[in-house]
Amino acid sequence: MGMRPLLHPSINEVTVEGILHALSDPVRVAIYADIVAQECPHNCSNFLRVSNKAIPKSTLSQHFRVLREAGLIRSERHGVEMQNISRCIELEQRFPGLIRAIVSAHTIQSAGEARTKKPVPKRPSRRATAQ
Amino acid sequence: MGMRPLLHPSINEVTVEGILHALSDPVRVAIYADIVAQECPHNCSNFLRVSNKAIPKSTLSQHFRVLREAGLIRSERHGVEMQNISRCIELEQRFPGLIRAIVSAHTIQSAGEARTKKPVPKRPSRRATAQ
DNA sequence: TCAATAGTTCGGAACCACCGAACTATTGAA
DNA sequence: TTCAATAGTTCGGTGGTTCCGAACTATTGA
Repeated sequence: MGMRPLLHPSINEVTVEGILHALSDPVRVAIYADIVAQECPHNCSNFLRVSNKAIPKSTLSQHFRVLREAGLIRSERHGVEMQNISRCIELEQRFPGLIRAIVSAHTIQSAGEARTKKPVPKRPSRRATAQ
Repeated sequence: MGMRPLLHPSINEVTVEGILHALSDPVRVAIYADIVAQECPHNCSNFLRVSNKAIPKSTLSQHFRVLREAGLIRSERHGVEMQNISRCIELEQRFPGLIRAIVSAHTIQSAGEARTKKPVPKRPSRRATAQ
């Protein structure tokens, strides 16, 4: 079974729930913040280099798919690798202020965590982390 | 095993991920929008009356717990029933513009859906909805 | 043609969410 | 004080979702 073509929802099909779900994951919001921040394309390996967490590429691939199908990014092949760019202009038109507010909140939170130095569990712990 | 005391995170413990996760569910965002809109307390039975969807009370109870533990609402007993109020002032201080943007986006989306008349599946369908 | 690189798909295990049943807590009346 | 009624919580099972390693597809450059 070959690779299915990349799925991009039209801007009207994009939902708030989809966006919030996509960005409620620490890894995905980090990826997305990165894509938005550096106004240049971004791909899986690039993210692996930036964050030195060891996230399997299959997992990363799915994270990118979730972001794409939520309408947050647009992915296209360029040669052997993928270019992912944010759809923030369209999104700003559909849901004014939403993306900005989320990214800004994420920045505020990261700053706070950096200050307190403790790499706090960012969520009620979605997977029971041990013993 | 008795009932555990209600858990309210301090405002500094509130995370963006937690908020987005909590509000990425159609039912929860509807409850929350309701609580924010009518600047008065709100409870489970009240919501059941407002939305005429038949959501089991055990499920509703858990939805309220998620909202509470994400720091979005504050719940306290008043007699036999619960009063739920939004913590939007604190939240506005911690993450300026976030709540407003999400609620506003939700409003925009609802308006759009009402216009097109089709009760569109709001999400890529988290639980396979049928057949 | 083939090795290297980048990403996708698949399968299974771990995790999480939903809902009915049984429970706790509070009130008001008998 | 006992009891029925009301409001909500907890538990357990089932079924959907996510994660990750292994195997695969796709593209490029030698």
